[in-house]
Amino acid sequence: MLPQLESRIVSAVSQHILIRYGVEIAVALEQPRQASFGEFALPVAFQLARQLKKAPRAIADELVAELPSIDGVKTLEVAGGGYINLRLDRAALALAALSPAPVAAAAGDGKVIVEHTNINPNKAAHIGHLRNAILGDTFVRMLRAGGQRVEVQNYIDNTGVQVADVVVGFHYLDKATPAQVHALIAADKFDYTCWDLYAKISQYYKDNPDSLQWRRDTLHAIESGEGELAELGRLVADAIVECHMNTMWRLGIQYDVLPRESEILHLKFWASAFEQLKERKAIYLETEGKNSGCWVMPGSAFDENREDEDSKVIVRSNGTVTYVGKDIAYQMWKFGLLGKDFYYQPFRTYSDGHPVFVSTASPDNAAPVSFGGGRKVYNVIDSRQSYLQDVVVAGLKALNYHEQAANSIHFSYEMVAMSPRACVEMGIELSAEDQARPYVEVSGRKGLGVKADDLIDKLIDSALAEVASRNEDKSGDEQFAVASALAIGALRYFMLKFTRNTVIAFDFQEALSFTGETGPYVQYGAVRAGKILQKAGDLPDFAAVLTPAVCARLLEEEGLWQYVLAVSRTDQALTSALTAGEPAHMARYAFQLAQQFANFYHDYPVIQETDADKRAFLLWLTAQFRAQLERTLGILGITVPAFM
RNA sequence: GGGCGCGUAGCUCAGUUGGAUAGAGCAUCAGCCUUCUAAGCUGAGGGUCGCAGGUUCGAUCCCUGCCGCGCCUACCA
Repeated sequence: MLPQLESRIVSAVSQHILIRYGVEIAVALEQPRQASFGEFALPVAFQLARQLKKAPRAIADELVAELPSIDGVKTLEVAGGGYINLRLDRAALALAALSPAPVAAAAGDGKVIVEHTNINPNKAAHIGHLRNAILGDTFVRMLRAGGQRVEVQNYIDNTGVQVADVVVGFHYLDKATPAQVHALIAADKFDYTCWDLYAKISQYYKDNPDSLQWRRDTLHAIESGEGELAELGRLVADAIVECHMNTMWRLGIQYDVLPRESEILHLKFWASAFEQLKERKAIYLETEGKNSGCWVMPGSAFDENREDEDSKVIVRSNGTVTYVGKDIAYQMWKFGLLGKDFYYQPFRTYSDGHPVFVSTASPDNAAPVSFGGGRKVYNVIDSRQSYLQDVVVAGLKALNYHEQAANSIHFSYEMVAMSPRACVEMGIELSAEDQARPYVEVSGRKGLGVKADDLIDKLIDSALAEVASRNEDKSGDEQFAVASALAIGALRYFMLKFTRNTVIAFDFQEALSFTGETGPYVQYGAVRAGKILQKAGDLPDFAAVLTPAVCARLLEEEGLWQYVLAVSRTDQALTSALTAGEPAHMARYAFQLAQQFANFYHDYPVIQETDADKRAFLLWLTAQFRAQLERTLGILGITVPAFM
């Protein structure tokens, strides 16, 4: 209800200023620093002061005297050097909240595609991947809460170097046959097996540079799709994708479609893109210098500060296409600009019934579904790849797809690194140089990092100990369910509380914490609100009991009014978090709302309240807190446990 | 060298298109459980918003320079 009121205020004020002063300005509406100043503040007099050459205070006085009354606003007053503070009609706002909110109209203008996770299918997921997936999944939930139609893609690079390296490890180092790898897959934690093998082969390459020929041979075999190496490649990639999907589903993260690189190759997506790029002269065949024989994109196309000679290779001199080239083709497909589509097969159905599809190269038995063709595309990729993302967008621009280029958004975030202390705790030896750093980069090649499943397990263990000691009467299954919910709440909140361009220096103590600004703190609020409602028994008919007169009387109490205001701000928080593209803002709102509830819980014994009207009002407020906490947590992908 | 980002309390971080007394969590110290769950609440101490200029009625925020740190700058993905 607050957003409607806000836009009413803004339009009324800007209209008045236009008529009165003949000036058109963007009216800003702020939240005053102190609650006692009112609910909203207009700094508009400061904005006008320069144009009108008049003291801000005088303008504010005029405005307050002359502004027409606005529905829902009770008083206007001048404060400070020229602020106009607004006080709302309290009962009106509360009553508006009492009646069911109008359903937000769905934005019917096309599909938004969010691509996230994108883990190389060659080893277990680690904390860096968790940040990507949690950020992406939360942003998807935010978009959907805002009424957008969203398609979630998880790109699988199943033919790349990283998969090849693990295949090399199995084939050349371990001399493993496909049958033996099959057995390893059937055994437990294949992704952990590959984690170690990947570190082993990376070290082996270092010690024996000649062995890099194995990688080249394997890559070639995987690309051709023939022979034992290719079979091993398929086995490894498919099995690891299963592992990743399981890990992510533990955190409530789902996908709609898994487009795979192997199909981009087999269905010749690149050939179509290549034709378009050549035709539009977006790339050219270099004839001299170090890139002679390559198809390159001139540097000036993706970075105006670059020289043209500082170009990016798209097709190598041996005729193979680089990753960026394939990415341009893939990005074109996302917008429906390629004139081609994958075929699809069901990959799995989540326990809640949601299906996810995987791309295939063959029309045989293809599922009657289609993906891609989005209006707007968000690529959740860490900031280290911004250079490559720029090249992809430049490709679209060079092809004259300016609208799509503008709608290609690199949803970037900084990496998750390890604090030196976390490294020590894991028994990882650090150089003196690394010890002095604020953080150490996670490295799959070195096997340095915290595996996602290990962290989740650790969190569940630690939550379970706490849950069990507090709830000895509950069954083991019930305790485990709650501990899982808390572990996920802690993990997701931890990954979301930092803004995107902050490097997270992972620290066990912080990540394992359940107190202070954490997911469980917010969950605790929701659980306690639920407990009050449960203990209260049958709830009164709020709409009947809470008349305008009753609301007006009770809301004279400043404290109660602030709580009503607090629970009314969810939409506002969602809108601003979406505008800023910062899931961290949504997380922060969740925490603030929970803090408000903790204060309310402390200040107002709801059940014991003897004034019947007030008791009903407090119960209603409690229900509002519970609903808004649950909804906000839902947007963060965090559930409310049955008890704590 | 160039590009991007960061520098705010002892630590980890927020800070809403420039606005009122710069906030939170952790840590420290002092209090609050016979009351809807203390995973909580209250209070205290703790700040030259990296440094120096500039723009402005007003700068943590915008501009310039400097210092420090990180990432990127592959015919790897």
